[in-house]
Amino acid sequence: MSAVVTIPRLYERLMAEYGPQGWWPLLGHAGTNPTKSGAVRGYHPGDYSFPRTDDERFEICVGAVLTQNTAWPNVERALASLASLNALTPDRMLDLDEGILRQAIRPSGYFNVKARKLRCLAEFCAGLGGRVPRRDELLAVWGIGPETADSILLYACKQPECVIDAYTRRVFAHLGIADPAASYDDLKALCERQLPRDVPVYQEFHGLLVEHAKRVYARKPYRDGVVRGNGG
DNA sequence: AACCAGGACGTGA
DNA sequence: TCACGTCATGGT
Repeated sequence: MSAVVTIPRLYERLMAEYGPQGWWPLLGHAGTNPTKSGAVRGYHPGDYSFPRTDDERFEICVGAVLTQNTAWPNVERALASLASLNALTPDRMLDLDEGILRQAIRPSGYFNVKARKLRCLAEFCAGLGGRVPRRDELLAVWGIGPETADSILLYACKQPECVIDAYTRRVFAHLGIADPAASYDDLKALCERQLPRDVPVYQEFHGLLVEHAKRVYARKPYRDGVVRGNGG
């Protein structure tokens, strides 16, 4: 079914409005983007050369797990804590005492399950030997679902996989682009069919949707059924 | 002071 | 398949 706003037009509009978002944020790039909503830093707008090292790739994978149903500032604390323990490599993370790991990631919430997830992730990454994982391999890892897998593929591995999240659903629903009840895979296929198959485009699209949703749909006026602002 | 955040898993129908 | 409970800290 045709929507009033197509996905490519939405992309162009958001890009014109907000500019490059520079996802995925990395520790070590604090202060690069003071214009973003919220106090979070670590983004690198316009620079698509990241990640540059195995450590940065693994940091993104860890962040993708830690941010599950969790606000990013909390994830940053956990990542910084892991970094101070020098635990942001698969081997070093596996060497960590389980209790230490749990305490380190505590600020990100769900620390018991996430500690287990991180161990599974680290074990998987250690066994990859630098190879780019397939999506089905990632999905087979305990703790990695569709969104986390696609985040890892798109941002850590630079594979052309669209990421769908709660914000994506909200924006699509309110613009009449898609039924919010549609399955993850259907929405993903829709995006990948309509956008040019380009990694930076997929990366920006996701970042832009989150930024837009945070500004426009995040609270009450939206929840009460009134779309605030001109966003539409 | 509720409400919710860049989900995934286990379970029961 | 699909709805629902669970996991938990910190910001607003």
